[in-house]
Amino acid sequence: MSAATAGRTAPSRKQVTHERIVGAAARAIRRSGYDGTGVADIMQKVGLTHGGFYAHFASREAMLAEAADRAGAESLATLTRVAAAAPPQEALGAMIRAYLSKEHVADAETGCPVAALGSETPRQTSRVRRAATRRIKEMIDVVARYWPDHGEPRVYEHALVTVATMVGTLVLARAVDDPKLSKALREASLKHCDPPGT
Amino acid sequence: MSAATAGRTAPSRKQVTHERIVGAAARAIRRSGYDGTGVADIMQKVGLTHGGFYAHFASREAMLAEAADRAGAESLATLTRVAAAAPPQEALGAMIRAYLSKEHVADAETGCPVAALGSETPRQTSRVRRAATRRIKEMIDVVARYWPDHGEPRVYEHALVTVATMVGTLVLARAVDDPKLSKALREASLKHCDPPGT
DNA sequence: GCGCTCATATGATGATCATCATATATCAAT
DNA sequence: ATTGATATATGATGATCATCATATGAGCGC
Repeated sequence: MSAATAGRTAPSRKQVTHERIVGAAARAIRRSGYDGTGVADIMQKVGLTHGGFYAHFASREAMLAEAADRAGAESLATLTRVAAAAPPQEALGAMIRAYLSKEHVADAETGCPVAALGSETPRQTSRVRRAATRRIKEMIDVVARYWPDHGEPRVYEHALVTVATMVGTLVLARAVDDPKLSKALREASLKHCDPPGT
Repeated sequence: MSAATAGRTAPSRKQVTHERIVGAAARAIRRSGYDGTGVADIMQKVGLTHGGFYAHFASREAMLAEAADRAGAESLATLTRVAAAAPPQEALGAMIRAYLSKEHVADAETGCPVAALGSETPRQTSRVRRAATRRIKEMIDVVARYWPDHGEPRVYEHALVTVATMVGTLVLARAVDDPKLSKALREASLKHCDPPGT
């Protein structure tokens, strides 16, 4: 009876479908928000019908929690990939430039879930908030790890502020109706967080 | 027939009710989000039933736009009141301390709508986004007006970054599950935006 | 090739929601 | 007090949604 529970041998068909649903949901929540994401939408995007959903998740809420965690993992992976691809001195700057890029503003669906869902997060279930908290800590750690002058004692504090500025700038740059203001926000924060003379 | 249209003499009963609905909605959206705010909820909070709603608004969306603007106006008024109450040298610091206070983190319902609704705003109607953009510009202007050392040429850029950091910090401090991290975020940003030696 | 098992589909249920048509109640002016 | 106008209540409609019970179908071991 515990074959499925212990199953770590090969991914069964069901597990593959489960992962595809989570992947679609991870995009859907960043595009439409938690409240705007329905069970039927996601199943349709995966190419299935809504009925089979509850063979994969105990509830819609359980799926949202998995989707939030997946979105965070994807975004973290993108950040670390960008940092690893740059020369060590440039790693932090490269991360910030990618985060504050025009492309990231335009594409919330595959971008940072903290910026895409941040203001909705306080209203979510404890499972969603737990996942969000863990990913946010990881994001702070990534920034701290690549901080230049690692001798400085307040690296962690700098990382906290830098992450807050990055998230706030992206939220504002997306919320605003005025492309000029959106660009000014990105560029001002970029110059502030990653001064050219580094 | 244009008596109601031109009516700037005395607020009719209908206008009073309209204002009360908008006020309740301005709180509701910050507490429950745009998607989480229903017509019946708001009418009930005002002490009315849902049916009469469409005598006051053309649609739910029209009400959300008015509510977003009202929320922004209230928040701006709070900020300027705090700044005006402090000695001129301390005005900016007082604003930032109030914005990043524990109380503001705990009470989204009457606080800054940019932090409470920022990540939902890109999905809203153009009327909501227009109102949000205007209020964000006003917020930036308030910070710039109270910036110390007004001779500096990049006051506006500093204000952009400061507002982004304030919003991002509040969003993160609310999203996070961990009170210690929430406090660390507030205090790090506070120290960064308003260094004690001013 | 056959039957069994499990993943997915069909369809139903009850709840919630925005919107509107119509009925009732309240207030101002007389 | 009575009438007329207008604000609010009642109730209905159609749509959408999460959830679940049951039916179908595909793939696997024999």
